[in-house]
Amino acid sequence: MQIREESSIPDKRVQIIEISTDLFLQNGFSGTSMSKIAAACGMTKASLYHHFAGKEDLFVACVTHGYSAALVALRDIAGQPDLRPEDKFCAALNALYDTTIISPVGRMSPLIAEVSRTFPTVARSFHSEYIAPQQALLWEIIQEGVQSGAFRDADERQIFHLIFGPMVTLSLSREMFASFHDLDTHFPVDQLRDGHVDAILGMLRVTANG
Amino acid sequence: MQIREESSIPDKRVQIIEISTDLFLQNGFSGTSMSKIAAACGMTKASLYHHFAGKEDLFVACVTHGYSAALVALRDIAGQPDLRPEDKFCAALNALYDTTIISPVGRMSPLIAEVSRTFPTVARSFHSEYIAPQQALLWEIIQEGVQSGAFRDADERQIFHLIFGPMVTLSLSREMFASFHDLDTHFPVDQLRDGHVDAILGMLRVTANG
DNA sequence: GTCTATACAGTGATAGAC
DNA sequence: GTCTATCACTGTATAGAC
Repeated sequence: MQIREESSIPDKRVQIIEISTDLFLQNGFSGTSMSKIAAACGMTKASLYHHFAGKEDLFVACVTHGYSAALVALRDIAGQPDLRPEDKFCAALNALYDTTIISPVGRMSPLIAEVSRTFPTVARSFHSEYIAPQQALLWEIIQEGVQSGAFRDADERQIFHLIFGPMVTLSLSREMFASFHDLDTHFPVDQLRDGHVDAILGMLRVTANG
Repeated sequence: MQIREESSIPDKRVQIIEISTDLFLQNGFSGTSMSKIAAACGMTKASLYHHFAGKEDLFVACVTHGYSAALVALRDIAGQPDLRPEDKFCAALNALYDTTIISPVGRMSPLIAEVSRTFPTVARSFHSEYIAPQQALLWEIIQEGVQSGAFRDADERQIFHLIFGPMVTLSLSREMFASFHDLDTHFPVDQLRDGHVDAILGMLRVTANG
């Protein structure tokens, strides 16, 4: 007996989505043809078009498919009742680094920038269904810290600028310079992340003279 | 009598480069065909191919064309002898924001990410001829501050992560969500930049208890 | 659902006359 | 340097048999 996800997506659709997500990430949107996707899925183009109305439709499916998975981790952390606000915030930042740099959705930012001119719908959906909920959850966690007296009050957009900026750029850089043999020397994720989290905490913590 | 730039690039080449840069920024690399470029330049494809060996060649020319212009401002600031280190640093960050968000080179990051898999040469050139010199100049300015006692010593990669991260992401976001009618409300450049510069200064300044 | 076969527009690029 | 004409190819997408 197969266990189904709550969303009733046929298995074959999911399979196609995961394979084509890999191809999109490797070769970009325009660099990935429906022929290549069909071949990688072990079927013909005509069969592929039976499952998805077109290339845009397939791409949107790839992007949206990752939303829930990427938000789950953050939701779990936000829901922990026994974590101190500062620890919860750190856990949230680490989770965000993971999704931004490792998970397909996070790594898809350059792709979405690529297609956003042709398909503005993709960008709108990406923002309203992924970016906005992510920021809402993080803001909730920050506000808990403010109310408990651990964090100072900060401007929302400003703090997001400083939090998401480095991690998104790190993801972009690693995609952009993926051909570098010394990628991890130029862009050491763990080290940069830890320093970044420390810096943000230093800014948010209530100091004696604050 | 025509005044020539020091680089002896024919005027027509420059004209083509500037027109096609606009098109690349508007429609991406794959979304911009040689036919469209030729038409926008008021010539045929064959004539266009007389000036550039191919599409990749033209794209590389577009990217490299912006290098010098974008680095000039930073070089000027670094060369000012009568500026206090902290003021020089602020001026440099403001100049970097301008080039990253306004100038074509800065806005081309998503494009370079798009083509980097197909043409790794582009990414390498972008890094060695633009990113690296930019960071070298900025690091020089920071070191002046350290030697004068105004700044504390900081890890190079770490501080670049925090400096370039937000401004590159802001540029990427503005390209990605260019279709938003309230773009400047979501991503107010001046405000985010000022807050960011303040935050970086707060981290670099030597404090009493440091 | 999957296949073969195909339509048809568009791509990057070239040959050769002027 | 610019043109017309054309190349070989790939792109997305569809029709219709099985």
